[in-house]
Amino acid sequence: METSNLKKAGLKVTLPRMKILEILENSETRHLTAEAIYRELLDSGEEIGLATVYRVLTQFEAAGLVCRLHLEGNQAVFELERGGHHDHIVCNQCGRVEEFFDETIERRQREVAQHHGFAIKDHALVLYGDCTDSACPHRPA
Amino acid sequence: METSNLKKAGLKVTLPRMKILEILENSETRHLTAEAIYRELLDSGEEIGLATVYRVLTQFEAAGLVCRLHLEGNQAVFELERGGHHDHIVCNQCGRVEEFFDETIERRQREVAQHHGFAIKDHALVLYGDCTDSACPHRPA
DNA sequence: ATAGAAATGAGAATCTTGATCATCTGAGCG
DNA sequence: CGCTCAGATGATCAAGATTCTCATTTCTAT
Repeated sequence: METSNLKKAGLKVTLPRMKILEILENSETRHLTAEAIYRELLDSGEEIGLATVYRVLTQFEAAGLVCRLHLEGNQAVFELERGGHHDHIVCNQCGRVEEFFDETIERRQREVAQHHGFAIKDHALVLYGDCTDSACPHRPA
Repeated sequence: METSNLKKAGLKVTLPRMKILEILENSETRHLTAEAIYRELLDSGEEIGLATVYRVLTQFEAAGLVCRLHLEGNQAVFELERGGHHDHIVCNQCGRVEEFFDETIERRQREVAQHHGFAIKDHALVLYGDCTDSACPHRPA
């Protein structure tokens, strides 16, 4: 049960929070904007406010349940934290997001930071390109 | 003269554009928000609108004269494009920005992208940490 | 100098996200 | 099982960043 995650985070188990967690777990894209979650909830017949979605997502982020990513600048996307850190590749054409993890890059980042006198705490790495995958519809969402 | 850059970019040579270029060239931090440029212009006695600053910076970006960076999320910063590509380290404490370039990271990025079926066009890499430099005032701007 | 196209400035508009506050809901207790 | 109250919600408002609109002004070419 995910409710244990909520309790562990000191968050009361409420309907909106469970529904939002559910959507994050069942989403195919795994990277959703607050608005997308909001619309999905409305479509499911839930009566929820957009402010609640933002509030809950911010709390989830603080609790380490989700990550907030700025993949294209204006609208943040949220993804369920499933343990492993990873970075992202975004297709300029269709907006598809792939995840990757590269130990060499991670290591070099730490080395570079150290070399510049920084104790690295976090990083944001996003690659942008055209996915040559035949599944790419080659038109933006 | 920088005016040649403007002409080459197909942009009319106007006072606001030259002043903005000047500020970007003479700034010590090399990473300025639109508002910072705007305020500096006002302080110099120029009569300029904030909208013009944003407009001009966007045009400069399209012309390849400046880069727009999202170092901390809410406000974009602009830096003069001086040829070499580089990435950034930001101090969580004092906000200081350092630039770096690491060929290993660049290469691995291309390899990772190719491996995932992407033709990489661009990337954004920002490291966040605490700068142990004694020059760091250890308090946010 | 002049005309026409492009650029500017002021403010309105938009978009995303956070704040406010009255109302409602969930967890513990009798 | 119903009660109570802290905490959560929803509607609206608000803030911050950036873009749009449009009347006026400024370059560039003639």
